[in-house]
Amino acid sequence: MRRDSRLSGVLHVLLHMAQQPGPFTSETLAKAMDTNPVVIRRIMAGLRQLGYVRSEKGHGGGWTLACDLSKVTLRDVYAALGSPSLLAMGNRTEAPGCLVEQAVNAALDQAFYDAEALLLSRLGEVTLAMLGDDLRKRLGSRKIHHIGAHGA
Amino acid sequence: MRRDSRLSGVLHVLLHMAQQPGPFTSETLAKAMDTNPVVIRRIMAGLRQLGYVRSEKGHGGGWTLACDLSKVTLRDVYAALGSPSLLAMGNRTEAPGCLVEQAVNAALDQAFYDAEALLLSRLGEVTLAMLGDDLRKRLGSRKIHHIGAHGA
DNA sequence: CATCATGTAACATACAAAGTTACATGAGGC
DNA sequence: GCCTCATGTAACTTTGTATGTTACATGATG
Repeated sequence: MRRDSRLSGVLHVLLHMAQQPGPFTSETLAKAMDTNPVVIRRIMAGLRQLGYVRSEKGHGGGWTLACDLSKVTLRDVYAALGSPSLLAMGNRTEAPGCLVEQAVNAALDQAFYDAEALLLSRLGEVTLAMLGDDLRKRLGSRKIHHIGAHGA
Repeated sequence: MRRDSRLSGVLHVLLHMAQQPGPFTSETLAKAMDTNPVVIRRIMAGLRQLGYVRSEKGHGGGWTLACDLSKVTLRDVYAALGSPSLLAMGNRTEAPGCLVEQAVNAALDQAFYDAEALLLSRLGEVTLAMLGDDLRKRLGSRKIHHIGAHGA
């Protein structure tokens, strides 16, 4: 099944924004993500509503981080996307009359629920600040590659 | 994202088959699952290859269970479907050059991997026989509703 | 008031599961 | 032998959702 990459995408954007100051236009971010500005605005909309980022119109406008990165977890970001379903598999029927199906659902639901809970828990343990720290380690002595730095 | 219900579906079929003897035609099973015979054949193909079921052509033909239900786990059935991806989310890029993306992927991969492992482990703990026992409990004093029992 | 940037609707594309049609293959029953 | 039944499979259609694109309204800046 095709996999939803919005969480991956929006984290990428946020982490890039954390590396340098100043507002970023949707177009700049879109170039860095190799996608379309409208897609950026779409996935950022939920973050704005929760106050994690701000957006300004007009000259000098764009997106700005507006939160304490050490207080926002990957789970928060996931929630900002509208908490899309985490699992690629589900029950054929949610409230079946058939007892056979009920037995099947009960078994699968248990496993599914546990896996979802674990995943959410793991996402809740990682803050954006921790991601930033990890990135800095990876950068090592290397110079940070600021987005939009090479003209274009 | 739309959820893959093949595992749920094939378990439903297997559990129905465990409730009564004799071969079942794809059409009979399809009626019980409210779907198409070809869909049944499709999801049963993997199970046949692994020897969990057999199929016979011609008069009196159809599908038959061919395994020890206490030895086959939900994980085995999942594998028989070709081990489709379990998670609805994934990384935007698998082997990115961008260090930012690498940092994001590393964090997400960890969480994703743990959740998948837990789910597989849970599925591996449940056998088809256990599902059957649970079903019998649910049936209680009620009479089993054999598929195809009401004419039609 | 011209330009820039977001906000959003509307439409197009890509892709996988699910459903359908068509026909080949092979196993009885007569 | 031949008809019928049932699987096996390819090809096509439908559907749902993420993604991509176009178009235009809104508002801020110089």
